Amino acid sequence: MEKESPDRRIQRTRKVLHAALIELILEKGFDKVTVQDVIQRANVGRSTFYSHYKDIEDLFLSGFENLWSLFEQHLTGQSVEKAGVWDLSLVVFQHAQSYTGVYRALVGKQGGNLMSTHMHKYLSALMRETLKDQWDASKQVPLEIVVHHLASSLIALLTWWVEHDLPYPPERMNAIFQQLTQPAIESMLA
Amino acid sequence: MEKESPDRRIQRTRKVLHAALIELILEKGFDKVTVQDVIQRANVGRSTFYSHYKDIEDLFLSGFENLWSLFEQHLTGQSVEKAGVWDLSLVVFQHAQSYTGVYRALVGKQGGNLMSTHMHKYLSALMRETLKDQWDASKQVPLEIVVHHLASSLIALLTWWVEHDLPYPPERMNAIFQQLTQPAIESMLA
Amino acid sequence: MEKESPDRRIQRTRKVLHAALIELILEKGFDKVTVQDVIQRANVGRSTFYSHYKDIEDLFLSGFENLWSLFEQHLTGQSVEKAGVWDLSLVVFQHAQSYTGVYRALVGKQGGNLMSTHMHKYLSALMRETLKDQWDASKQVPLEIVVHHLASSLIALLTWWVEHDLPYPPERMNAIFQQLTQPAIESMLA
Amino acid sequence: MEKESPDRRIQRTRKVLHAALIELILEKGFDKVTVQDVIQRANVGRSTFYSHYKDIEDLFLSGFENLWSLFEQHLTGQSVEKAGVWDLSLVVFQHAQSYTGVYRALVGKQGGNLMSTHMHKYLSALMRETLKDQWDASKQVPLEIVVHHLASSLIALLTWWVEHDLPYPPERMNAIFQQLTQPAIESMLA
DNA sequence: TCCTAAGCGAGACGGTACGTCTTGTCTTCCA
DNA sequence: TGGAAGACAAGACGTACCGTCTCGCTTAGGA
Repeated sequence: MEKESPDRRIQRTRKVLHAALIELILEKGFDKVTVQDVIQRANVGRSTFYSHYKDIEDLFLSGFENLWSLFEQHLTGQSVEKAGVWDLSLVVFQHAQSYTGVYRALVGKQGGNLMSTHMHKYLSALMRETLKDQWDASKQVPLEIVVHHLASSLIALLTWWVEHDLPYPPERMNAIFQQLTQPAIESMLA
Repeated sequence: MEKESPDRRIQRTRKVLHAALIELILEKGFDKVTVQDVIQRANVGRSTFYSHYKDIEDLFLSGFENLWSLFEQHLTGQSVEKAGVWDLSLVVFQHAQSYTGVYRALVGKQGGNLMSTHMHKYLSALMRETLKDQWDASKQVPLEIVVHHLASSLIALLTWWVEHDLPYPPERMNAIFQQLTQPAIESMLA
Repeated sequence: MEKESPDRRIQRTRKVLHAALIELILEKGFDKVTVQDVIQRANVGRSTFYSHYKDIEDLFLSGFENLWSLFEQHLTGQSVEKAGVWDLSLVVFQHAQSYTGVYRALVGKQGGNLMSTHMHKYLSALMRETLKDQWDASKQVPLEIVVHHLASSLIALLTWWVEHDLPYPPERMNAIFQQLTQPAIESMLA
Repeated sequence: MEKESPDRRIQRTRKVLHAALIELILEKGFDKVTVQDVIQRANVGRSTFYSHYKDIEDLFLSGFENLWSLFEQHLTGQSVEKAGVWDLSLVVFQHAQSYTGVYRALVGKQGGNLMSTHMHKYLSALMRETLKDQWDASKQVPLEIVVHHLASSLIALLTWWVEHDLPYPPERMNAIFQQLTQPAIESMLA
C-alpha cells in the first residue's frame, strides 16, 4: 500500500527544492545559484520547478515565509502579549540560534541581501506596533525613522553575529542591542 | 590644436561608461542592468568595455571609488583635523545632497546593495579611528560591534533619506542620526 | 492528431538548419557563412544549434554524409555488383544532376573545398576496390597514386561541370572522363 | 654607416611578414592563422600590416606571386622556347623541390586550398598555350576541359607528393604524370 | 643643419562572431 | 493527471579578431 496522496507529493517536491536551495546558497551564495543548479540538486524536472515557483527569488521568499511563520509561532508561544522592542529582539536572536544553518544561508552576503529587505519590512511592522502608542507627532524624530533605525540595527547586528559564527549567546547579543538602542529611545520618550 | 591624446580617449571612454551605468541603474536598478545595455547606451564596443573593466560590478565599484575619493576631499577640505563621528556623518549627508543623482543610483535597492557593502567598509574604518582612543577592552560592548552598528545605522538612515527624496536638509538628518546613536555611546563612555 | 514527437522535432530542426546552410552557401559561399547567419535564417536558437552540431563545419559534413548515403543507395540500387571505375563515375554525374542545387552549394569554391576533401576520401576507397585486384606491385605507377589521380580528376571534372551550369548531359561527361583517364589505365594494365 | 633607405625598410617589412606567415602556416595551417598572429610574430605594428596588405589573403597571394615569378624565371631560364606540357610539369616538380619549405606551407590542406586556385589559373593559361595550336574545335573533348583536367591533375599530384614528403625525385614524379595523362592526349590528337 | 615627410610600433576603439550558459515556455511520455 | 524529461527560442556572457584610427618616435633626403 503506502500510496502517496497528490498533496503529499507536492509538499515533498517543495521541500526538496527548499533544501536544495539552502545547500547551494551555503556552497556559493544566493547570487551564484541558478535554477539549473537547484533542479539538478533536487532531482526535479525543469517544468516542475516552474509549476511551483515563478523564479528562484520566489522559491527563496517562500522559504523565508516558512521561516518567518516559525518565528511568529515562537513569538506568540513564549512571550506575553504586549511585548516590547527588546523582547522581540531577544526572540529574533534565539530563533536565529535554533536555525543557525538556515540563517547562515539567508542572512547577509550569502543571502544576497534579499532576506534583509523582507525581514526589515516584517520587523518594522512589529516594532511600529510596540511603539506607536508611546509616540506622538511632536517628537523630534519621526516614528517612521525610529522604526527604520531599530529594524536596520537589529538586522545589522544579527548579520554580524551570524557571519562571525555566533560568538556570544543570544541573551548577550540582545543585551548589546539594548545598550546600543535603548538610551536614545528612552531619552526621546522622556 | 584640440588633439586627443590616448590617455584622454581612455578617460573619455570610462566617463561615458560610468554615465551610462548611472542612467541605466536609475531606470531599472543595478541587478537588471547588463553589460549589453551599458555598451549600447555608451556607444562603446564590447571588447573595449572588457579592456577597461572585468565585469559590470567592476565598473560599478570603480564609479564608487571615484565618488568616495570626492567624499574624502570634501572631508579633509572642510573639517578640523580631529573630527568626531557626527562631524563625519554630517559630511556624508552633505555630500549625498551634492550628488543626489549618483547617490540615488548607488544607494539602497537600486544599487543592488553593492555600494552599501563597500561604503560600510570605508566608513567603519574612519569611525574606528575616531573612537578607538576613547575605548578600552573593558567596555561591555566590543568596539568592533559599536563601529559596525554606527556604520550600518548611518547607511540605513542615508538610504531612507535618499529613497524618500531628501525630505529634510542634511543638518536635520545629521541631528536625527545623533539623537539615535549618541546617547548609547555617551552612556558607554561614562 | 498531428502531434509531434520529440524525435520528429529534432529531425525538423536539423532539416531547417541544413536547408538554411545550403541557401546561404549559394548566396555567399561557405567561407562567408557564419553560425549567426544560419540560426537566424533557420529561426533556431543559438544553443539549439550547438546542441546538434559542434560548429558550422560539423553541420556541413553532416549534410554531406546525408548526400553521400543517398549516393550509395543510388549506386547499389542500379548497377551490377562488380562495377568498374567508369560505371562509378557515371553514377556520380547522374547523382549530381539529380541534386543540382545541393551540389552547386557543396562542390568547388562555394563549398570551400571542404566537400572535395571528404568526397575524395570516399571515392578513393571505392576506386581502390575496383582496381586493386588488377594491379600488382610491379607496376611503374603505384596504385595509391593512380587512385589519387582518378579521384582528383573526377572531382575536378565534376566541379567544372557544376560551376559551368551542367552544359552537357551526365553521359557525355562520363564519356569525357573516360577518354581522359582510361587510355593511361589500359596501357598500364597491358 | 649602413643607412636604410625608405624603400629598403618597406622591403624588409614585407619580408618579415611573409616569413612570419610561412612559419605560422607550417605550424597550424593557413585557416588558423590570424592577422594578430602574423604581426606579433613579425614584430610589426597593426596599422603597418594594413598599410601593406588588404587582409591576410592578400599577404598570402603576394607571397604566391613572388613564388610564381621565381617559377617563371626558372621556366624561361632553362627550357627551350616552345616547351610541351610535360616539360612544363617537370619544371613544376623541380621548383617545388627547390622550395620545399614554402611549398609545404602553401600547397594542399595547410595552404587552405587558396594557392591551388591561383596556381590552377596560371598553369591552365600556360598549358592552353602549348596545346591550342594542335587542337581544333572538332575534337570530342573541348580544349577547355582538357586544360582544366591537366592542370588539376598536375596540382593533385604535386599536392600528394609534397604531403607525402617527396618520396620520389622530381623526374620520377614527372614520368608518372606523363604516364597518367599523355596516352589520352596522344589518342585524341591522333 | 635643420625640418619635414614617411615608415613604423603601439594600441584604443566600434564592431561582429564565437561557443557557453541560463532562462522560462512548451510538448511528450510515463506511472 | 501530475511530474520527469528535455527540446527549444531568446539573449547575455566573456573572448578573440577584425579593420580603422590616432598617436609619438625615428630617420631619410631636400631646403
